[in-house]
Amino acid sequence: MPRISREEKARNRQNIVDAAGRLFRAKGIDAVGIADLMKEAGLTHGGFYNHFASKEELAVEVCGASFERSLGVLDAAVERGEDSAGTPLRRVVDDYLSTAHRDAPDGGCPSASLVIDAGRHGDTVQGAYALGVEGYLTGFAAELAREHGEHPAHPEQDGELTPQEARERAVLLLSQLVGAMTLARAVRHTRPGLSDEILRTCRAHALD
Amino acid sequence: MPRISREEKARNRQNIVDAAGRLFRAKGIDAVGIADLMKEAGLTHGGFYNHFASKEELAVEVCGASFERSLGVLDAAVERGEDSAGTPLRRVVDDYLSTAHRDAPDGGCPSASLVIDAGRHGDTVQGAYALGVEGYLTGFAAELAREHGEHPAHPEQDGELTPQEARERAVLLLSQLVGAMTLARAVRHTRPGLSDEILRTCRAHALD
DNA sequence: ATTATCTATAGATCTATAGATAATGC
DNA sequence: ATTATCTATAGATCTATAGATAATGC
Repeated sequence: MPRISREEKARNRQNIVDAAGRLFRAKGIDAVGIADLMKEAGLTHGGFYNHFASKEELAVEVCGASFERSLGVLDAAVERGEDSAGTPLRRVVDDYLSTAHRDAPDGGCPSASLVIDAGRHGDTVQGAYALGVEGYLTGFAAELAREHGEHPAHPEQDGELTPQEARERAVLLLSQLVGAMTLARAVRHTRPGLSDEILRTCRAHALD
Repeated sequence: MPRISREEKARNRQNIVDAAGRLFRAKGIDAVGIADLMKEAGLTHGGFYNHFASKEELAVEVCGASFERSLGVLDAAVERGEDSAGTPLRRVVDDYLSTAHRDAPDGGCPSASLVIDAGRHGDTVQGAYALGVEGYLTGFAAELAREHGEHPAHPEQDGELTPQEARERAVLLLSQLVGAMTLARAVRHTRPGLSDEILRTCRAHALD
């Protein structure tokens, strides 16, 4: 009930964003009420408006923050380079299309969990989503060019990829990942075998 | 206000299903109220429960009916065979990934517009969705086997496709289509150029 | 004094139901 | 008499706001 220190306010705000990040990705933006997420953040719902002017404003921040986190994971994989589990892209694809990622959308990539929510929301949310998509495409294209250029792993194929080709393959890859994950999630409860098959098949061929 | 003939009741019921089909695909199942869709069907909202026990029950029927219609379009394309616009799969992919389909989700394929809604609803809705997905996979696999078997268009490649390979390629193709369409719709208002690029790129390479 | 929190609530939804009305179908 | 429609509303949401409380920051 009292006034609190300025750093505690900042912590409360971050808790709201984190809680919303989990809940929005798990249930969809519209399915989460202000009271729900404030409870998850350990606050009462009236206090929400001390931090955000509206739910839409929060959604924009959550979308941006979730993508930043996901893109950070991609960058980290790229920086680590190739290891025993394969090239950075190989590992990113395997993680993205894992059953663990399917079953924990609340901690996963927003590209798959918010793809429909973004399209159905205002332009501010949609803009944040599009920025994240562009980030993925840029990251994928750069790494595709690197893996198929500098150190051609399969010299028998044409080892070089033009920038345009890399961009095209990035678009194809992201579409594949998002489609496979959303489909796998959509059928997982009634057809777990089909859900697994979708993930397995796309893991095997997404980088062909 | 009056009681009506039995065939008029059947017509009213069909109107409700049709209206819900459009509205659910356009805005999502949860974003459409009973009053909204009954108004769209030309009835008052209280009358809804003479036709359906719950909104969930309607959603199951709508999901099934939408997929039936979409699968009918696929079957018709297959039956027509190759024409000046290409093979049946070529035409289906071009239609699916068209800007027209992107901009009219209310009349389009439920695989893309309901993919998130299905995962977030009860098992009955999810079951109807999974059935439609299975229908697409079966249809795609059969046509892939046909186009790459009986009449090999490109004999320089291996003209045969095992049933397992055809199934895998069907899974890859559907994931690609769903991912590209949901992404294209998610960014279309803020990044129309990116949205077009996604569709164009996937149209060009989905059948590679 | 300012302000971040809380409680309480306004106003607008939403699904579903109850009861009245009036035309069909026995 | 049955029943598909309508009006009206119950009860449960939802977003957002108003006002009280109490600790920080000037």
